[in-house]
Amino acid sequence: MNNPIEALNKIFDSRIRLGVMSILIVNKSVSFNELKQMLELTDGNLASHLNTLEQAEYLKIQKAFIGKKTNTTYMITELGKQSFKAHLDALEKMIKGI
Amino acid sequence: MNNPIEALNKIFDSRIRLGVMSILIVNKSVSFNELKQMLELTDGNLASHLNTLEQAEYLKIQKAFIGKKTNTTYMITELGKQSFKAHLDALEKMIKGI
DNA sequence: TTATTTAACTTTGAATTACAAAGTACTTTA
DNA sequence: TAAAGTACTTTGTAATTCAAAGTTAAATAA
Repeated sequence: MNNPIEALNKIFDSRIRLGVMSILIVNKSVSFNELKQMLELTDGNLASHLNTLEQAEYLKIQKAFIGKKTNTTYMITELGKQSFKAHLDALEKMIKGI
Repeated sequence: MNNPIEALNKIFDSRIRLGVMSILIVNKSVSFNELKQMLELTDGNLASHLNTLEQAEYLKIQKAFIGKKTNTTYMITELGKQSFKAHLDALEKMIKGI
């Protein structure tokens, strides 16, 4: 009698944010440009989704230099990892009708 | 090098539509009111999501009488089943980084 | 018989979200 | 010096979501 969709995380309603998370869960650290190329997004669109994820503290940003060129990389946080896994679990349970 | 989110179905970006599909994939036929109660939605909200799913031909509607009372039930179509499974497969592949 | 209730919508309107495109600041390479 | 790359931010439009109210038709209660 309990609502199956309640345990699903609203933040992961988006294909793009799911994509970012699943890239970051297997790769320690990924750059803005790599994400942009992998997901085939415009700068603005990617930046805004990354921002949503960062607001939620699901990922953290690291600004560094490669030589003298700035390079921004994104990494998943512990909370992000947990939330993403919880979402996937909820999804699986829902689908299997548990 | 191919975009992992490409295979995800935009229609299933919504928690509610995922919920409807996962209910209908295990239950032959479910009534409007049962869905409404299970998912805790308002009439209008449920109706509009069901409409989106019906437009996509992922589910079909059956209007019948229980006694003299009308009863609308929803069933998944073959296309709906395939599309939902394809989406879940794509999700799984994406997550596992295949 | 009149009123209320239930089912299953549709319509309306507001709020949120998504997105492309353009702009920005800074750096590097030609 | 000019063009191009990185990583954004801003702007504006379009699409989406949702609650609330309205609708139609039948059922039941007063």
